[in-house]
Amino acid sequence: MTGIQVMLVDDQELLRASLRTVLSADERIEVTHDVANGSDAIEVVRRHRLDVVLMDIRMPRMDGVAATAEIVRIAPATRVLMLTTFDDDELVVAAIRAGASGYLTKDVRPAALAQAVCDVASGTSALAPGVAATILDLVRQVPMRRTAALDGLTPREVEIFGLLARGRSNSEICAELVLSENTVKSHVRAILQKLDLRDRVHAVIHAYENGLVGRNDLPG
Amino acid sequence: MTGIQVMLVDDQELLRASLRTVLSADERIEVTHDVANGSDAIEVVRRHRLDVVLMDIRMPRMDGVAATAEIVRIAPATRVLMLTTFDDDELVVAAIRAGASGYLTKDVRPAALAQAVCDVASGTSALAPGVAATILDLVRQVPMRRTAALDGLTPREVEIFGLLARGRSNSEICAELVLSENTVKSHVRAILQKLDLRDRVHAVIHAYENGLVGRNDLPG
DNA sequence: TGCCGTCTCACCCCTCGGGGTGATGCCCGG
DNA sequence: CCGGGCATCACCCCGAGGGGTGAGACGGCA
Repeated sequence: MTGIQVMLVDDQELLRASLRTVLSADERIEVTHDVANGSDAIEVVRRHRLDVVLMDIRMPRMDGVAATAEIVRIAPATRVLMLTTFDDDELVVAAIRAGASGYLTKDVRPAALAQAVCDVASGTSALAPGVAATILDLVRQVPMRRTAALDGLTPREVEIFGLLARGRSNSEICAELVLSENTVKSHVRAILQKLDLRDRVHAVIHAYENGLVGRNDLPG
Repeated sequence: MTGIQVMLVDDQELLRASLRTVLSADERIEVTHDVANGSDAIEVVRRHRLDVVLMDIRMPRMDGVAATAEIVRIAPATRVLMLTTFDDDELVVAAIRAGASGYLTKDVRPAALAQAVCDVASGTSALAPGVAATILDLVRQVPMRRTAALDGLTPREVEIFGLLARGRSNSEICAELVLSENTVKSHVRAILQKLDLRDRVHAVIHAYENGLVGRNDLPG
């Protein structure tokens, strides 16, 4: 059997050399290429089957995020593992959105780096502890679906609030629920009073801020 | 110096014993308590200062998620590290939302476990490779902060759109920007036309659906 | 039985907001 | 120099929506 095929992408030649030494010491890993920038990396990916690309973020001639996006597009089976000096929130998220399978900082210990390469090669992911904290914060901000925020509303009002939050006009609501427009207005008024909202615009904001409607709950 | 004060929470006594052995082998760590369920864990947290709680998820008498939430509430300085058999998406997210600083599966190697305990004690986070993949998928689904959804708007219009999206009325906008209300209405009209939005309600929806405003970008 | 909450609807009032048109001054680029 | 985009403002129109009041029907509960 052959080892995990790895390419190194970093503009510092010295670092590439040391990475090659470190990784080659692990018998599961085989460093087959190393290049100095993103566009060269893409060329290699186009021509060879690789298991893992170890990628720096800051580089001349196409940065790591853009290169990552392109690599996962043309070779979805190839995993990209970011390896960078800084633990910058924006960059972490950008890299992950671009398709990176992991994000390590350069203070990682050699053994952990080799293990991370094996992890991502096997389809899982690798995050440096500091980066993990960043990501977890992000996750914590996200869903929290349902529950309160609709406290005190009658079932009918909750139903109408749902339509309100999706941008329906009173006339649309009365058509959808087969009601008089006066009735809809009564309900809407009760909703705004109970939730202490100024108008339907604030009702929409209330809905999104409390996760009562999610993204892609589109109006249509 | 004393080591990192750790409590083990797991209903399997055998596992607690082996964890105690494994962790005690690391000189940085000191296992000071072990209990069999969440409510006992909370009692301990109330009475003692702990650095890290190593918590199973599935337990009788208060599950790990609920216990975690309570622990971080009453002792914010204490870190909770989940340690469980399964890598279930729902549970991972629930645990993290509850305030867990990390999430490991029980196939973790002893040295990595000890390292993870030290990591969370120092304020960073620890994720098992498999769990990290789950989390990253989640992150990929989320924001996508881009500006394309404001294409064609002039700088002034973008500025006004920001206020529009936060629920400001025309009169509030004209006060904040020191403008005539007629001017504001002109801009708003241009915005709605360019983005093909029916009214300001749909403008708010557009903003949230495209991540142009995030949660906690509250109106106030 | 009578009370209360909910859902339904009606009528009035009047502001806010969307739409149209047009005008002024500015700066930039051809 | 002259157009065109941008920002600013004015005036008019009127429909949608928020606010107030009241009221009839139905069901549950004391």
